[in-house]
Formats: sequence, C-alpha cells, structure tokens
Amino acid sequence: MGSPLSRDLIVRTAVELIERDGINAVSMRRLAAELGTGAMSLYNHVPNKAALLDAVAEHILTGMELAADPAADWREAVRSLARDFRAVAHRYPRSVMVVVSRQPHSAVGMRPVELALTTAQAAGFHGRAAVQVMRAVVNYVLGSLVSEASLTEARWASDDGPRLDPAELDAAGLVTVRELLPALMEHDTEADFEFGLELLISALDALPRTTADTAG
Amino acid sequence: MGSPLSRDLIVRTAVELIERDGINAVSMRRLAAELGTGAMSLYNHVPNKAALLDAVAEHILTGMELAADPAADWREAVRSLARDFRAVAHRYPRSVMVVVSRQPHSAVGMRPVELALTTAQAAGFHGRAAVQVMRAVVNYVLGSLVSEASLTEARWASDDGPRLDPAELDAAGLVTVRELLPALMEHDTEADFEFGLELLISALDALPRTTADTAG
DNA sequence: CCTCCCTACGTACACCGTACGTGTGTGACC
DNA sequence: GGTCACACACGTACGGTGTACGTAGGGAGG
Repeated sequence: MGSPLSRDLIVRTAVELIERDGINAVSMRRLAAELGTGAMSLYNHVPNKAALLDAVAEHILTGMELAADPAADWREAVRSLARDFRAVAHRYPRSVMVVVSRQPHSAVGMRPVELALTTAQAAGFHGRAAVQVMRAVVNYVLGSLVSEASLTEARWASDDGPRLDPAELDAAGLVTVRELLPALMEHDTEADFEFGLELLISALDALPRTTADTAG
Repeated sequence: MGSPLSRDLIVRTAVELIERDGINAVSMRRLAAELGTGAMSLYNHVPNKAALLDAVAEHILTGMELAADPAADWREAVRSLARDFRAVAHRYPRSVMVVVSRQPHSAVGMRPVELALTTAQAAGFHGRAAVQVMRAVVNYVLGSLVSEASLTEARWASDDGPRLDPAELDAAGLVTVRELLPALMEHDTEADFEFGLELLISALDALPRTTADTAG
C-alpha cells in the first residue's frame, strides 16, 4: 500500500470504521485489514487497543470547531459552546459513546474548558462558582448526547425500543405515561436540547453573582 | 454447588462481578466460574451476553427505590427523583456505564417515568412541555452520573487524569484554566450535582405554564 | 562497505462468545 | 413400577480477539 501507516492515519481510519460498522466491529485485525496491513503493524504506532480508543476520543475532541465569540454576550457564548459540542457529536454519531465513556488522558481538549470558564467569568461567576456553572452545563449537554446516541444506535439496529401497549400501561397504573405516549414517542432532539439549554441559561441569568474576591 | 442456577441468580452475580472487578472482567466463563458451573450452563437461562447485560441494566433500574411523595411540593419531588436516580448509581458505581450505554429493551423502568411525568404535571406542565421538562432534568442527571462514573473508574485505575502543569497551561494560552486549577481539581460531586439540580428547578419555577388545553 | 535501528509482518498463546451434542435427573402418564 | 419426554448441566470445538515475541528488510550514519 502506498500509505505510510502513521498513528494519525490509524486513528482516522478507526473513526471511519466505527462510523461505518459500529464500535463492536472494531478490532485490531479488521482495522489493519482496512489499512491493507497486518494487525501487529499497528502496535508500532499505538501501544494497545485502549490507547487507540483514547486517541480516537482525543482526535474527535480536537476536531471540535469552536465558534464562540468571547466578545459576544455570555448567553450567546454558552449557546454556541453547547451547540458546538453537540455538532461534533452529530458528525461522529456512533463514536459518541466511545468519547464519553473514556475520561480524558491528555491535556488536549482543554481549549473548550478554557472557553467555557472565560464565558462563566464573563457571566459574572468566579472561582469555584465558575467551575460549577461550567460543570452543570457540560453535564446537561453530556446527558443529552448520551440520550441521542442511544436513539441513533437503536435506529441503526432498527430497534424501536420497548413495546408500550396503552392497555398494559393502564393495567400497570402508568396512566400519565399512557396519556403522554404520543409526546414520549416523538423525539425532536433538537427542540429538547434547546429547551433544556435555555432553561439552564435563564437560571444562570437569575443567579446572584459572586465577586472575584469571595470566590474560592 | 447447592445453588439452583436461575436467571435471577446469574444476573445478581454478574452485578457483583462488575462491581468487584469491573465490566472488562466480565465474561461468560468467569461468571460461570463464579457460580461454580460451566459457561454453557448460563445459556439455559440467558440467550446471549448482550441480553445478560440488558438484564443487568434492568435489574439495577428495577432496584431503584423511589421515595418521591406525589403529595409533596413538586420541587421537592424533583429533588427526590433526581437523588434517587443518583443513589442507585452510587450503589452500583461500576455498573453505571453498562446501564447508561444500553437503551431500555423492556417496559420495566417506566415507573420512574410515570412519577417524573406526574411531577411535571403537578408543576403545571402539560403535554409535550411535561415531556420536555422531564427530559431536561433526566439528561442533566444522566450527564452527572456519567461524569461521576468516569471519576470513580479513574480512581479505580489510580489514574489521576491528565497532567496539568501550570507552566504548560500558560504556554498554551489557557490562563483561566490555570487560574481555576484548584477548583477544577477538586471534585465535590455532591455539591456540583445539587448546584445544577437547583439551577434547573429554579428555572422551571420561573417558566410560564402551559394549560392542559394548549398543550400538544 | 558495515552497523544499527525503525518498522512491517507472521506465528503463537490465552481468552472470548457461543453452536452443537451428550448425559443425567425429574416429573407425567400408563 | 415402567417408560417416555423434557429441562438443564456440561464438554468440546470453532472462529474470533488482544497482544507478546521473533524475524526480516530497508534506510541512515559511520
């Protein structure tokens, strides 16, 4: 093969493989075959499979495009950051759980954190409050992405989820579930995401501010 | 062994195994050995490993104790539901990612949904709004649990995460990260969780209500 | 030229999920 | 009691996995 087999090429091919065939289809042998080489050749560039998946996560995080404008209103900056996060998850839908399930092993991906924290400070939160604000928003976004990932993976397996028979629901005393069944079945992930995001932003807006001095 | 090897026993033993040795240590052979039997005996009670892990998730979800009082103030009910969710995650810390990464395959675990929706209605949200409110809170809780799971698993691997050298951070232009490094290193997961939860509750409190009629 | 090292690649091993066949015990029915 | 059927425990075997290790080739520096 003309390709010189670098760590970066390996990682990018791994991402393609995950997106095409799902995470369960990724093995060192399959990945090597995809690159037209032997499985053991990969180990010259990557210490083991776990490190490979860490590198995949890092690669995806690094590829996140941050359009947040530090000069803009902090509310708009929060929206922008949250949406950028979601956008990268939509670019690599089947890799989301890979990224989410490994905690970061490198300092890469600290640029979003920096932006989030400066945004929190711009909103008037300092010290530990800034960190808590960031974590609250991040956790919400994270949960939304996990939810969406479950949905997309279920769609891929053409699994429409559990049968929800109205009669059964009534029998089990789940009357509210039955009443709201149409709304529960509909999945407007975009609208749901924006709803929760605006919820958090409005709550932050109403929050009393800490001063830089008392923060800690 | 005197134990009669039932599906329930298998699932409970699987949970123990996950909690003791982590999800990667769970194989049909190891699990069978734990039960003093052969690997293939398990297949008389469980169709395959994926179904076993689904059953593990279902078992854990079913074991959730819901203390929410429908008669109480809806804010307190939201707190109660969110904390119950988190409590079960703390009971099975190393199983959290197993539960989270599989979408529900059965109608079990609908009782929390029922409670959440009645709570949303008690708060004055109806129809699609009730569902959106529930999803916003659930997604926040979900993200928090995933974050905490990453932390605990990292602690288990005695991996303190990426090295964050203040000098490097400055060099990379991450001045806010460097400034807030102590707060970032500290992980008061309890306080962080409660902070975000109160944020959401206060936002819901301030939200205009839909009537049951206009809800759709 | 020789030498050294980096990389590709094959082989081998322990382990995995699970299809399939076999044996054994237990209950139903005559 | 005899016999039949069936459920379940268990062994074997196959294809796949991650990766330790050995070998071979090719390019760089002397």
